[in-house]
Amino acid sequence: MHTAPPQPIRRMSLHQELVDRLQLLIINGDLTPGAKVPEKDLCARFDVSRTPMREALKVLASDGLVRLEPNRGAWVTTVTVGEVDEVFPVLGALEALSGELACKSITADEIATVRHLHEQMMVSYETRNLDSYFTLNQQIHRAILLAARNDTLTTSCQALSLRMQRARYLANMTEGRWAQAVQEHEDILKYLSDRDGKNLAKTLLGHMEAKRASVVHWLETQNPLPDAS
Amino acid sequence: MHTAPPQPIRRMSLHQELVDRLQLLIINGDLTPGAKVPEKDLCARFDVSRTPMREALKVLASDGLVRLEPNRGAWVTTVTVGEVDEVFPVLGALEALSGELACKSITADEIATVRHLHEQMMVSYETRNLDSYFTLNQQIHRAILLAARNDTLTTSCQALSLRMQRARYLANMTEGRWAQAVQEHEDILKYLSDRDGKNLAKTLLGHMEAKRASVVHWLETQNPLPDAS
DNA sequence: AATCTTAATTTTGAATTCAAAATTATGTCA
DNA sequence: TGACATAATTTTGAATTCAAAATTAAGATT
Repeated sequence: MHTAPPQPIRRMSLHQELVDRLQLLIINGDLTPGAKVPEKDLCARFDVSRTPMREALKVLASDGLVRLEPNRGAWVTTVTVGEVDEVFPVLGALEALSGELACKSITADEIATVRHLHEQMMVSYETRNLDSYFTLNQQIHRAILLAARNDTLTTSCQALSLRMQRARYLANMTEGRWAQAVQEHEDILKYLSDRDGKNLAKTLLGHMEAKRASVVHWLETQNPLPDAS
Repeated sequence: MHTAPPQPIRRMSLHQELVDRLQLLIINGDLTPGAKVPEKDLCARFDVSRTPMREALKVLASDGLVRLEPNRGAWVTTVTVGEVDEVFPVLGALEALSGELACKSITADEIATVRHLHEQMMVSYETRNLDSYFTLNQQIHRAILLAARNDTLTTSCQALSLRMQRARYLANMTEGRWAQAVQEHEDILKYLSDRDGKNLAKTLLGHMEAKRASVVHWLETQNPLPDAS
């Protein structure tokens, strides 16, 4: 294990800051899925005592990012095929709703912003820059979510998205799937511009289902015997 | 060598037990919405120290049942019109999904169980027993949710339902709305029996929207000036 | 008496402490 | 050596402690 230099943090509440930081560590893969959460190391790393760290772990556990084993500590949960098959349909339903609501409330400026993000994403696609494509992709979905003007929806979606992002290879795609995703995004932009909620919802739902299939395929080729976490 | 079978019943950790207990206190109204959470009293009541109690409060805050104010403690959140307008559409989308999935997986036995619950609920309706009607209503929705075979969906739905249940008057209905709800439930049972996912989804969505309108109406007559929590 | 200061008390946030459980290390014996 | 038992160490869960912030009480001034 590595001894990183202590980087003290200061914000409204220690535990909330820790929740955010640990989420980042998990989705960045600094905390490996399936591995034990090194409570002591993390306390040293952030220069906090165990109390706020353990409070944060309880919250992360209720979000499904870690699993608490009584008297044995916390473990980073792994992304399983079963979980992907569960989460993406829910995410699909929620994103479909976000599309429908967004079409009712989105401003022209916001549509322009999405279009700009979309065009940047297309450049990333042309240059096959997967990282920036993935980031812009997330920004687009988030912009639509925000346009839906429903914080509850936003929170729910983001919690589920986070769980999926533990799989670093989530963004990996075949060339064919990538081309298909790009086409879906063309449709998304079109329907959003037209404020065609019904079709936007349908497209977002299909988009999620295709992504689910893609991720499941990836997981199954990576790990032929997926089991429960 | 064979290890002993995993013991299904394991003593819950203190904080998890407290999360469950506090949830009950909140939805039962023992902890009044808008009031300060009496941390010291609760610790005394459950004979635990502040550490697990505060861990539980952090989790409840992330679920939106309490609000933490830095250096000022925890407050039970109130159900506002704004929140109802946000949560019910999300709940509607999720219940619609549960209906669609349930139609694919539900067994004949499970349908029979739902039918039995439905008939009991009808008796409660005839006798105008609101409490038992409400309980059976919840059991029916839960049975459909379980038949969808998607734990993520179940967890998400239940978290949002909990937030709405803080309003004890949630179950209150006009005679007209009650009759309408009963009719909707007749349809729900019919479509579920027919395994007609599309129509079940549509009915559940409408059911939720009608419930949202009913609850909003109730809140607005109760409190003519609803404000943010 | 009403308002403003300031001191006492309570409450909160977080570190520390401590017992119990789990893990690792050590020693024994076939 | 290898399986088992037992002792030492570490880790965990939760109570306690302590400083800082907030709240309440008391006193001073007008």
